[in-house]
Amino acid sequence: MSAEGIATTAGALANGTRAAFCDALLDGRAWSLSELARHAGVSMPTASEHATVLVQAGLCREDRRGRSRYIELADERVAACIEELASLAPHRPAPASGLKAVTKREALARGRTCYDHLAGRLGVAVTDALRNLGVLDETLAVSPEGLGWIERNLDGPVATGRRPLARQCLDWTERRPHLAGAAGAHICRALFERRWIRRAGAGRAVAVTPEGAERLAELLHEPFSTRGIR
Amino acid sequence: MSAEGIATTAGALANGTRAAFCDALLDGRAWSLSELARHAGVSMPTASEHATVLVQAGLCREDRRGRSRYIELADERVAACIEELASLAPHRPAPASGLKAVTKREALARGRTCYDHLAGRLGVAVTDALRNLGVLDETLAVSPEGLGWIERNLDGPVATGRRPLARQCLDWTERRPHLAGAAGAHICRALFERRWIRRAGAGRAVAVTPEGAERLAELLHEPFSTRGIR
DNA sequence: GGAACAGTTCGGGTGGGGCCGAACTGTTCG
DNA sequence: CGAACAGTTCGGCCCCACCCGAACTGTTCC
Repeated sequence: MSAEGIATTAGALANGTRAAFCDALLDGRAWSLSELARHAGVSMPTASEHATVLVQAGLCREDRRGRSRYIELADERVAACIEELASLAPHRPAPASGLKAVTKREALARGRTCYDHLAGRLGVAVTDALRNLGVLDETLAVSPEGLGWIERNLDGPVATGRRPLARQCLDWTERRPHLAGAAGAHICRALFERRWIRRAGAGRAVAVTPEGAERLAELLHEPFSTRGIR
Repeated sequence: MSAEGIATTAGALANGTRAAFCDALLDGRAWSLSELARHAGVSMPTASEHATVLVQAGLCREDRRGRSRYIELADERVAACIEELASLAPHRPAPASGLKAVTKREALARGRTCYDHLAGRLGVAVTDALRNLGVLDETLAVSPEGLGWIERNLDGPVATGRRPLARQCLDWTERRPHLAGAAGAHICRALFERRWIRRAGAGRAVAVTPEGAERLAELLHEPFSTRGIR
């Protein structure tokens, strides 16, 4: 019945180049086709075809303006599904392909964005702290008081729309669920705007600023440092 | 970084035959290889190879006993991921390939199991009713009182183990989240044991028994009927 | 032991996916 | 207008995924 749907959707992701595109797009931003081509190391014709496949499959949306073609993930559900697929993949014994790659990997494991919320050790640490404060319950649901807490302490109100307020997201480094959904996105945005966190390098990696480490420790009653967590 | 993992895992699902296997395995049971081969309409050699691919990818586990080889999904996370992939697939305009197929599809849409919990209109209706009763909150988290309610009214205690108590699962017919996780599995099992629901036909379809319709209506304060919901 | 059964291995045919270079379209910018 | 740029279309190559039939291994059952 739904087998065809599974196969075609999975087929869209079952290619190293398209997966590399998705990996890049997980930062939640729109990438131009040439950026994606460079990122994945393929020629423009190849990139063009792959982008079309992703769009046709409904996984990506495109925005053509002028001579550029911008590609982004269709919505949060796609991002969640991709991260889940990645987390299902068996652990590799660390390719260790040079210092640069290892450093980059380490930075990503320390903290990164996952579509529009925080992931990596940073995401998990923030989630754990919010749970200890009673803002989230064991299943990562936001309690009514918790919502009040977020809006009071982190530039509320939380815009939810049709989106679920809280969602679990499982990532590939920590293998532990962390907060996604409207609340996760709100918190991530607030921390960026306050400059408690900032992008580290060109990719999805995120680092805690010195000021952020102090403020986060105060707010969440947990130790935070700029170099990883704890 | 994780692009390879995405591609290989998705690759394991990116084939009509393997997707048909997974579709079958979503009933949570272990299928023998010959059952899977018949279900998917392929020869034994072909089925054997596909099963190996799924196992190697970590999506399935196998249990060889005697001359049989039983295949089942590796865990609930795999089931969730597959259902999500299916729900991402664009809606098809109903192939309408014969009365039999349509009837079967309708039965599945009405009610079915998804791995080990309820899905389809039945699953959504039960979830909605539980939410109205305050057993679940808006994000489908089980409140402490809700857990008490379940254990009091549905043969508790709920065995949770390492598994999350409640999880949202999005299915391909209703496009709405319904209750999964340990609590979802517990409720599904309890309803089967009480014979309020039963398997309809050979697949994952589930129907409400006459007695079940009455009792569910009493328990959940919502109208239930044997022919679909409402 | 022999027959029936479940599954695997091997060889081979076939189609399609993935990649690129070259040539083309359309946009921007000076 | 012309040059530079972003992306697409086309043709062609190559390899691998997928499938099967035939033959084989190992198990069950009488």
